Amino acid sequence: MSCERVFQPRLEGRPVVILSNNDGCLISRSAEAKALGLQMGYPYFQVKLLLEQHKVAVFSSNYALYGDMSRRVMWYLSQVAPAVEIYSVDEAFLDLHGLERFLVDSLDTFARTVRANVLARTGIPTCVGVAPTKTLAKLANRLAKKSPEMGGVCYLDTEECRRWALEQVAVEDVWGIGRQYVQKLYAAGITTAAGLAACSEAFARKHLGRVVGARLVRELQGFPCQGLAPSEDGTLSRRSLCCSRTFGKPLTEFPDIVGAVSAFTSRVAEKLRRQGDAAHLMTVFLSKSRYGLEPPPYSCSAVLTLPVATNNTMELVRFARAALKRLWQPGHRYTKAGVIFDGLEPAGQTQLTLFEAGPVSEKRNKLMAELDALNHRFGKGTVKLASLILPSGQLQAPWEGQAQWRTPQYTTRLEDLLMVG
DNA sequence: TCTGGGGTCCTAGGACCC
DNA sequence: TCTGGGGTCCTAGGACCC
Repeated sequence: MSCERVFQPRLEGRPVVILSNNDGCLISRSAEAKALGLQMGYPYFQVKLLLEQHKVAVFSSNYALYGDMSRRVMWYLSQVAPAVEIYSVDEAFLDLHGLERFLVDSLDTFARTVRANVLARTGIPTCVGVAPTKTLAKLANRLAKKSPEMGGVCYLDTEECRRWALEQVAVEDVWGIGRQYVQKLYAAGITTAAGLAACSEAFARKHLGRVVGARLVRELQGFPCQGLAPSEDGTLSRRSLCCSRTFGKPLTEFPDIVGAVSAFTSRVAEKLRRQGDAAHLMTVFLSKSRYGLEPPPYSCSAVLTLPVATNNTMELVRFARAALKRLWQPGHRYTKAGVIFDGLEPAGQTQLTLFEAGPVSEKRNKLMAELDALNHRFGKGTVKLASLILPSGQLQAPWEGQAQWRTPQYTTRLEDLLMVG
């Protein structure tokens, strides 16, 4: 939502919502939209009338824009802190250990400067929580977000401060406490973060997921249990990669679904090569609507252990197609499909057998490198598998969905550059 | 009836996160 | 009619190894 406001300042002060893929659900909301009672994850069609009544600005999601804006923010953060862990598209942990010695002012002032600079350089408003542990930093960040008088920064520097903060936050808003745990905590009479911080290790182990729960409680008490995992050169490297989509409309025909799964596989293969990995485990899944009259199971999946870890699009698409053959059944209305790669390892690590090594695989790697280079230079999809090319006259693949209100790729597409004046 | 001790790898499932 | 798309970590159990 903030990204859209940067390029459309007239949205300032107005209720704005961003929709998920296929214009399905609300996934980002301005403060004004939240005030109208619009909740995260609501299906769009259920709140359509409310949105119209209150003249809420509605946008399809524009991941190219959000990803690029995120990259800019993260790059700046990596310049000001000794180590940065990119936690998600819109969150990062900064390691401030030892930084105070080099500062003229306090960490509080430092945080305010960083925040002001992020805003000045990218237009993105942020909040900062500073504390001895990740869990407390998240909690502090939440307080900063909820209390405008704090000016976007909350620094838990003293024991009194920490205790006060724990009293302010409901237990369901603590990082790591989800739906299931909240019920158990309420049943035990624990309703605030302070209550949680005071519970015994035995209780935490028993009811909050063993070691995870024990760590959570310790972190609330101010003892770090989670180190920072620095994101090297400002990028996120993942242990598993996935691409899945809900189709624009239910699909029944095998060729349509193979087309979708091939496209998804191509995308994940690109991600795989970008982070320099190869996968040796692939899961393909196929889902049906869980909202209609049909009974479960709603989803089926096939797991393939690949003979050799690979990141080659053509090989992976072949495997995906084989997996899909085992899953697809005629007469079913499929609404979603996806591909997941696990068991990632640095590309080229696996010892190839005498027969697999050599000129053939060398050539294939080169081909993928060329493909990535061309797509990087001339734009996504410039070079792709022939099977992904649409028949002439067809603008959209059958699986592609709605994106009725997509804004331009202001920062990543030359044709979409904002014109001023 | 008794029948070790130490590992690894894989899978499924459950909880959580943004 | 229309209901998102990514991830993480942990645990338990089974197969298999020496």
